[in-house]
Amino acid sequence: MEILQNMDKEKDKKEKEIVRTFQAPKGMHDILPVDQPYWDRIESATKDLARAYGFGRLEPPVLEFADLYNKTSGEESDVVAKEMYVLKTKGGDTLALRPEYTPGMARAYMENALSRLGQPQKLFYMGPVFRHDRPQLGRYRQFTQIGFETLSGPNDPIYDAEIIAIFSDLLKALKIENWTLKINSIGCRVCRPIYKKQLTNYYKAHEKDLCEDCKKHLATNPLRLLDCKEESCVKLKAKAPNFLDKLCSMCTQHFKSVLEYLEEVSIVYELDNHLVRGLDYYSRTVFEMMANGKEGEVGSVAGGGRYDYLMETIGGHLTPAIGAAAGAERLIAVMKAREIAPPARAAKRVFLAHAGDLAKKKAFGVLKMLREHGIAVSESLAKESLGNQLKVADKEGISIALILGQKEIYEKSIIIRDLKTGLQEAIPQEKLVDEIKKRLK
RNA sequence: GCGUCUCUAGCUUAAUGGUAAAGCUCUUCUCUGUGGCAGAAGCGAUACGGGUUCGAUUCCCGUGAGACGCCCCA
Repeated sequence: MEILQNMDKEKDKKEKEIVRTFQAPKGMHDILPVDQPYWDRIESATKDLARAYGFGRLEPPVLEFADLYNKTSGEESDVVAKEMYVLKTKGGDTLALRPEYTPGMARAYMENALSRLGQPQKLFYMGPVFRHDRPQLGRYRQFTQIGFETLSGPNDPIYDAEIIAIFSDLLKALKIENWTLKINSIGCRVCRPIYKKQLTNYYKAHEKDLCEDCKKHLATNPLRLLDCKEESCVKLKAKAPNFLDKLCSMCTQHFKSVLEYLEEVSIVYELDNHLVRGLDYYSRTVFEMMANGKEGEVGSVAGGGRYDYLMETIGGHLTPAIGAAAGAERLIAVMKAREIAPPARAAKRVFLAHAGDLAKKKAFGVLKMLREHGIAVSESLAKESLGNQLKVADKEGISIALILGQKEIYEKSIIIRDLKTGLQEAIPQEKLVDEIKKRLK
């Protein structure tokens, strides 16, 4: 006997080990029912804004050709070089799980000739993206981006401001206050090369004081030196030439207008001439929204910018475009850190309990009938005791219970019980739907 | 990719170099014709592997997982 028990224990252990190997992969998370209210809130806020601003949803596939990202986001960028999930198909194609949406949106725009539907095209999306990075607070390997993009149309700064306004509204809708908009312009293909050269020259003169990373970036993307947090590099930053002084007149005018539009709708911004962003395709306006954190809060919750040259790099025409994305998990992290509760879902459900085997069978039919009438019904029909069934109803916070027993079946009636007051009455079954609808109002 | 810390039931926490205690949760019963309360019972854990030791959950090493920070980003 004892030996048998020991064997059972051994067996249990082995089974557990097998289960343990199937954890969710690193940085991937289950979104549980308890957290659903946050997601519902974010999804509905996003859809409401899309409707209000006239954006249509476009969902490109999760997989794209890896080259799409290599060419646009930049092979040197961390997102592509270090964090992209790349896979080879049986047919020999090299695909990538999208590390961001923007290139896919541009590709879809071109492939489906959306320009023929009118310009600009205002599009939004909401879905998973993947980056093989080390997880930490507000950062996962699979996470959810919510983005708005305005593609084509005139290169008008009003679109830049509109995108920013949408994200400002999104934060407002989620009751997230106390955030900072950081904004900068990184010029166009006319003025950026000139600035880059000046910047390179400046840093070359101080190369010995730079950190290793910056030495590397100096050759490939000198703008990123402005973003470095190494102490010695930070010191050099102070005297580095300021891009805002070096913008060409077109870019200066564009940027000035963006800021004026923002002022028009009372969006407060903070100029940050070190804001560069790690993706190659950006030009002119770039921005980021930071939740001003107490500890336990993620910093950046949304970011984006203009990418006028992206379409060109994948074989399209020069097409002005601006867009941005927010991280849903980060928004939720901020909401949780600040104890912003999403609205509790209205629990307007009824509960159906049975008493006895025959009633159990009939109750199954009643359930189906009620649900066909659009009434949300909970049950615990598998429990035999009426008491235990009502216990479940109580735990779920339900206010109306229906009780069906032998007696009611013969009388073609059903008991409707108010769980808050304890008052109950038997009513004819054919009046049940109307009575429930009346009481739920 | 680099660094720091953590690991006892589903959750929160105890304890000990002698094989683990509790609260909450969950299941059932008291109570298959009436829930909340109460009482009782039950399920259920020292992440894994190795070392030291008569004996390790405790000490040491490794692995794993997680959290957080850096880089970068949403």
